Amino acid sequence: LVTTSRRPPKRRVVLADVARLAGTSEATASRALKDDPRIAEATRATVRAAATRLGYVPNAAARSLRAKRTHILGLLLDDLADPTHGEVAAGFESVAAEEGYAVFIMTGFHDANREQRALRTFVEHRADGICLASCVSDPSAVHRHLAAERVVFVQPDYPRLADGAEPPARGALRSDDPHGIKALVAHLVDQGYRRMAYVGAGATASDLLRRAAAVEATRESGADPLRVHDAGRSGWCDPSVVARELADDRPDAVICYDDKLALALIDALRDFGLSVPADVAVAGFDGIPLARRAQPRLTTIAVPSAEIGRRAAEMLVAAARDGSMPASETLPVSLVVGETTPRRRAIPIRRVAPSVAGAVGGHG
Amino acid sequence: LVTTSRRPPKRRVVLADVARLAGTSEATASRALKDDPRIAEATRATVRAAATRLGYVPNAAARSLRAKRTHILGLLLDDLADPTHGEVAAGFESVAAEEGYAVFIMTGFHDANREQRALRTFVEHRADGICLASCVSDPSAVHRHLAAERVVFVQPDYPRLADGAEPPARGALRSDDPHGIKALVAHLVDQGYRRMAYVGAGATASDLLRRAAAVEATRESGADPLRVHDAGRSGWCDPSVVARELADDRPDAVICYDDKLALALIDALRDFGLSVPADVAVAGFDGIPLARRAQPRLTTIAVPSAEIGRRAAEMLVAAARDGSMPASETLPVSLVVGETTPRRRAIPIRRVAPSVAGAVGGHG
DNA sequence: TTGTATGCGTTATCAA
DNA sequence: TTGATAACGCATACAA
Repeated sequence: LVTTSRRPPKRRVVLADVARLAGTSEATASRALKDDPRIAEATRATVRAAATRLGYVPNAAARSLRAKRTHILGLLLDDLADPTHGEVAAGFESVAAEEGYAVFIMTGFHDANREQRALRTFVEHRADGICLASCVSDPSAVHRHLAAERVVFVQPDYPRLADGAEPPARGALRSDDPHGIKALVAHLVDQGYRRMAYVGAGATASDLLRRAAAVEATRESGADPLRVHDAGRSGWCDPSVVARELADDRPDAVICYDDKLALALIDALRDFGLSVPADVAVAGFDGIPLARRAQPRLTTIAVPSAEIGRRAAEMLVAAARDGSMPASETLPVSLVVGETTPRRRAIPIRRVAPSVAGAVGGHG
Repeated sequence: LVTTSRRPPKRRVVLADVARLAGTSEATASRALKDDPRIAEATRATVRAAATRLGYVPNAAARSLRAKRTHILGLLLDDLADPTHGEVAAGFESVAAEEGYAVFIMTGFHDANREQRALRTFVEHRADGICLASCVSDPSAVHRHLAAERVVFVQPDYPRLADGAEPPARGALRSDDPHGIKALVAHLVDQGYRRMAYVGAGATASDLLRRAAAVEATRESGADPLRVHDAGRSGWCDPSVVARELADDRPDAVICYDDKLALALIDALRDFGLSVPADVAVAGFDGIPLARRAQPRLTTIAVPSAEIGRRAAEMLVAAARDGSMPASETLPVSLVVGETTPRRRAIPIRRVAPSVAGAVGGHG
């Protein structure tokens, strides 16, 4: 006698089933499950037991529809495979999860159309809050579809920003890149470097801002005028063109837009017979984990990416709670001195102990 | 005369508004917007115009509730800040977006409780499909709450797997790690190494599988018995303890559980006066971008993480469409020869040109 | 402390 | 080709 244990078409358990088993009304069951204080302890226990027994899992769609709160946050970022963005995402998700929010993550790849589609998705799902990281869409355009209390811009990268436009007074979150660049230039000058170059990555807003800061800092420091190069947009690109330019008109120190570019550049420079730091110093920006694992260790500006992600989520949760978006913030960055920017003319040492400078910058 | 442009309490535009403006019923409007073939071209145009004019964005919750399809996928992974997981996530999200699915991403950190909470969230939102990457929960446990047609296990890491349990016949996606390890050992032997060590990372299932493969491969190759060490779980940990062990009983080649560990270990070995590859060869696993940027370039086994993420999403989409989960797959990995495993006793060369070996392994 | 009734915004079923 | 109407599963205002 074999019973074919074919699963019955197992209709999903709904609240009504729980209520029936518990011998209460749906309303009571609903309240009991969310710890409404005006439900008797005994009733609550009965309902909970019934729910557990039936394996009841509430339907978020139905709840959202009725409650007009989704407990969903949307996160738009450039590229999940990028270390910096990964950290932002990790921090964001972590806080969101603690606060009981689920997170939709979508990628924009610096493409306005993709960003539009992502926003549309977030809006369709009526996300309670949305974080736009490194997005190229203008805040004013975004706010045409989204209330300001629901959006946080993280490291916004829309073109107007490069032209001096101010980021929004509330709901913007940035790292203090100019301060970081200044600290870096000061460090380089201090180490004896005079002929510096900046290598950008595609002339995005953040690139232009860092570049401008570098131009200003070198000028103020009395060093030679900054030479400016550009390696193009792509992340782990091959900056051999720039490497050649640098080999031809050799600076003694190179400031790169970010760590990825710096590491790739160090690699490319070898092909032109230039060794770092013996022949030329190099510094990056971001402070990705690889930077301090690289050989030689990369001097860089550490950006608190995970903290930025966390803070963004906190702001959205607060805004959802209070109905008003917290004021914009600028987080401090810190200079991390590695082995790629040793004291000029020093005898090449096999290994310089790395050290971390104190935090610089920040408006707090 | 100043008009206070205070925004009206702007009630959300709903389908009824569109229908009214278009002069049709809600049903017609709904159909027109989703290109139902039996709607007249003229009507469709009118409705679309009305929708655009009003800035109508459908409510996903309402749609899901009624249609019993959410177009949501859930992705559970260990850590968004980890390069490998980031790539999986990127691939997954990319396919999902193309197919019109939004993705919930949650992190588990190898913690069964966190995984449970994530699953619960996915189920509450009635995700059409769920991808569990590197999860430690047993498939049988997962399937108590989730139909098998909705779940894909990626690089599952539940304890039973280490004890020889087979992964599920459908809905499992793995890389062919044993094959990769074998290719690596063959390469090492070929380069003249005999005394090899394996450094694990916390004795997870995947760690144990790689270790077992290494033990077997060394034995079959006639090399000395494999020495086994363990550096513990954490990602970018400081493996100084293992470095000391290795310095005391020096092997000539070290196979690391993954690239992160390998890079950290190379770093730590320097503190014990061991230089890579002059004093000892080191190989990693995963093929993270940093591996080929590292100095010296790391020999590793490249795992197609992004492809795995893509495939996982494809399987879930297919399963949602067809109602049945595709068969499990094992993706091939490939040996990437870097500079950390040069031919033994060769004169130390400043730079060995890197090369990529053809793909090895794979059951397809 | 609990129950009743209604509606959230959409799609599917049935008629017309 | 279109329209009326009934769910979908839950939470809340109101009543008891």
